[in-house]
Amino acid sequence: MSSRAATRVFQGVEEQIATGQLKDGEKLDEASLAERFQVSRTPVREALLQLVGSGLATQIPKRGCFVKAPSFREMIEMFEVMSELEGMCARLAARRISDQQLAALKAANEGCEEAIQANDSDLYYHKNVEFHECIYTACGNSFLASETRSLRRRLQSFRRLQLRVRGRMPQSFNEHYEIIEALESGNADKADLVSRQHVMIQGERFNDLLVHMEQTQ
Amino acid sequence: MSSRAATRVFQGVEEQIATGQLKDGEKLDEASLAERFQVSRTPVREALLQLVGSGLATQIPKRGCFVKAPSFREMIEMFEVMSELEGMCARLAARRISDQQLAALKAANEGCEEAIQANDSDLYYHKNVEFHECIYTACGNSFLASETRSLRRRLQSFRRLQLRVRGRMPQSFNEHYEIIEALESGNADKADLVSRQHVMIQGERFNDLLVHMEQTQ
DNA sequence: CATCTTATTTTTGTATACGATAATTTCTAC
DNA sequence: GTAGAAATTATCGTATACAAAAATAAGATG
Repeated sequence: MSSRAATRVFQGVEEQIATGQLKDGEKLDEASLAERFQVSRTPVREALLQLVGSGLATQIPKRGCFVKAPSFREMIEMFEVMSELEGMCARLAARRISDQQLAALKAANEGCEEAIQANDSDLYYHKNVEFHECIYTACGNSFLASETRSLRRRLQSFRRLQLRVRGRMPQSFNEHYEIIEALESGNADKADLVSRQHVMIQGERFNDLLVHMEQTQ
Repeated sequence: MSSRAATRVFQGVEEQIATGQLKDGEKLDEASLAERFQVSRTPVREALLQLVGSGLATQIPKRGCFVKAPSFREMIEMFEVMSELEGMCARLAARRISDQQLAALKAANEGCEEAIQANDSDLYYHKNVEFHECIYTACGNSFLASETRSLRRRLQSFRRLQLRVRGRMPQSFNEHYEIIEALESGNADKADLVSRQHVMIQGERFNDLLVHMEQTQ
């Protein structure tokens, strides 16, 4: 956690976009943000630039920055890409994973199991990240790993909600088990397929959640 | 082309990294860059932030920015991801492409043919971009399209070199033809496979080029 | 002569100031 | 009363100023 003012502003605005406090299309006024975060315009502008870079805001020259929360369609698109990337990670990992890395993967999955037994969705969330992080490392392509990680991060605030959906944790855990099996046996095709489905199910769950939210509003 | 000073600096530095004038690890001194581009430090800092965002530079807090030219290994990794993304675009496009989009694709490919006959590698480069742009549009996933486009852009300066490699243009053209066939017949698997290979061949060509450069130095 | 401490300098990160352009308001003409 | 033009205001983009931290140089001590 950098103590830089610009980073604080960036993360603050990012958070507020994720939680919906800042809505799509809303203007990100430099002066207001500077006031809110008690800094000058300079770090605010740097934060805005980074937000534009990560796709959370749009910039219109001489007009300012505006929140660009992903639409429903864009979210689905991102899940579609995410499933491809996760599949690729798993496929490569099936060929390249070491015994040590496999052990770490199993350990992370045991952590997931403990979280389920404790019914601790927050712990599960973190252990789940650890699980996938093992696969990213094992895929042997650090560029792919970092791209996948960054997309995961971008979807994570929504993902966090999904895990609270009834029955998701045990199902997710079962999927993990299948992935481990595939990686252990070096079955790249199966690892790919299962991982893709693992993500797409989350995408569909996300869809469920959205539909539910629309219905209850 | 934006007339913004920050953009000018960004593109200038990007160019110099691509051409090798700025080497890996070299410090991007704010004052020097400001002097060189005849602007103040403010737009220089904005440009540096964007460079960090696009992975061309690293920032160490309170220490400054440093050029981070992709290593040989990273380039290979990027090609590996690129081939996956291109394959995905083609696979989706095979299911979703419209008659109109298919016509545009064929037109772009005819442009490629003309470029080959004129032996104009620069024209081929542009028509080739147009060809792939058609597929990105047709894949129906604009997030995927933009990610693929951005990775293509990142590899493009090297790609430009590759096309000058002897015999590459006609071969690339033949691969295009196969892609068109697959898309026209709605054969998603073939479209995926051929597109992947299309990129990986370029990656291998890139490898050849690097090896050649190392030998002649 | 080497090493640790301290002083100086450089450079980063942030604040403020200013000019230019777009948005808004006011005013005039019909 | 409305439409268009001019003036005003607000905001962006850039320049400069300043404070804090790190790098470097100088000096003292063993």
